[in-house]
Amino acid sequence: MALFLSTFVNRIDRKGRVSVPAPFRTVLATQTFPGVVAFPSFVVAAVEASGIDRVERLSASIDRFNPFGDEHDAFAISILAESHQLSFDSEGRIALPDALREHANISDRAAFAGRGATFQIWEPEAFRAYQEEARKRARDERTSLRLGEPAGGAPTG
Amino acid sequence: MALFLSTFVNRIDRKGRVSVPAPFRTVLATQTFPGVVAFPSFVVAAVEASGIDRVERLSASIDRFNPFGDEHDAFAISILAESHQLSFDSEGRIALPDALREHANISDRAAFAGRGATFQIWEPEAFRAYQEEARKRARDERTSLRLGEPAGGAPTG
DNA sequence: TGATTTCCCATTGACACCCATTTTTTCCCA
DNA sequence: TGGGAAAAAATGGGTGTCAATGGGAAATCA
Repeated sequence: MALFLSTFVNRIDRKGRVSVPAPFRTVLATQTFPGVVAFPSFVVAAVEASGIDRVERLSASIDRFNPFGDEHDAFAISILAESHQLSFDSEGRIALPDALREHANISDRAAFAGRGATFQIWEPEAFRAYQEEARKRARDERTSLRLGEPAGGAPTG
Repeated sequence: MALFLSTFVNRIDRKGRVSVPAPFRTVLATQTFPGVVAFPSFVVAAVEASGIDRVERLSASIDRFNPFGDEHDAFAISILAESHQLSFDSEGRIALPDALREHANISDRAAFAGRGATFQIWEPEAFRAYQEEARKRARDERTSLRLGEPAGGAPTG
């Protein structure tokens, strides 16, 4: 299972193009659509992104039955409605639509932040601040984190 | 299960490369990604490191399609976004990114300290001081140390 | 036709790969 | 048990390749 890890800051050119970090492209290379699916985050000023497969699973789960309850269903619908399918150009870049750029206050630089199965796109300074905050919380709550399987124990922060 | 044991100090060359100690490489050889995953520790001036498998377990425990922050959000950001995937070159070296070197105040030498299922990377002098301290604490608190299961979980120090 | 997107090519800088050398460890045998 | 050869590990450096970036020309759309 390939993961989106680490954070990369790339430049946006005057045509609105950004290179998706090469390691992220490698993860996305296994997918059926050569590109990124992105939608505005509901809670933070950032863009949520993943490969098409994940969105297809979400969509399928809405069609079959509703395992989440109405409120989650509403979320799922809005995700699909607000999602943009951004395909790679021959250099591995995508063009960020204005709607997404505005939501995340992105002007000429974008931070791609890995989240495991998904990633986020931030205005770099905003991400730095958010990360700072998350770091503090992680420090305070570190004892509550448990690994799933063998030889457990908290990550020895 | 192979463990990361003992401490090794290696030199960092002008390109920022360090040899990962051979015994550690042996442990990592079983993993799906040939290299090290590393992120800044929450609490000390050191780099936390392990193989990709451990991070995959962590990611799986965080991952639900939850576009909203939950209690794991801080960990997702702090660990997954700050993790660096450092692959071995043909000599078994990794390149330590500036962000990690600065966090641990590492200049030209790095101490690889085994921690069982994970290891840490320190500035050698800082590690010596920390170790001294840990030794004292271990002596004072030795009566409270318990082993988990027979053949089972490591004591989470 | 004007505006926008897609394709292609050029430049740059970082890094992965390759090879050489030094240092350390292992192992064999006198 | 000491010396020394052989193997393994660590270290240093050159260079080719690829990622990121920028811009022009062709193609598409409204």
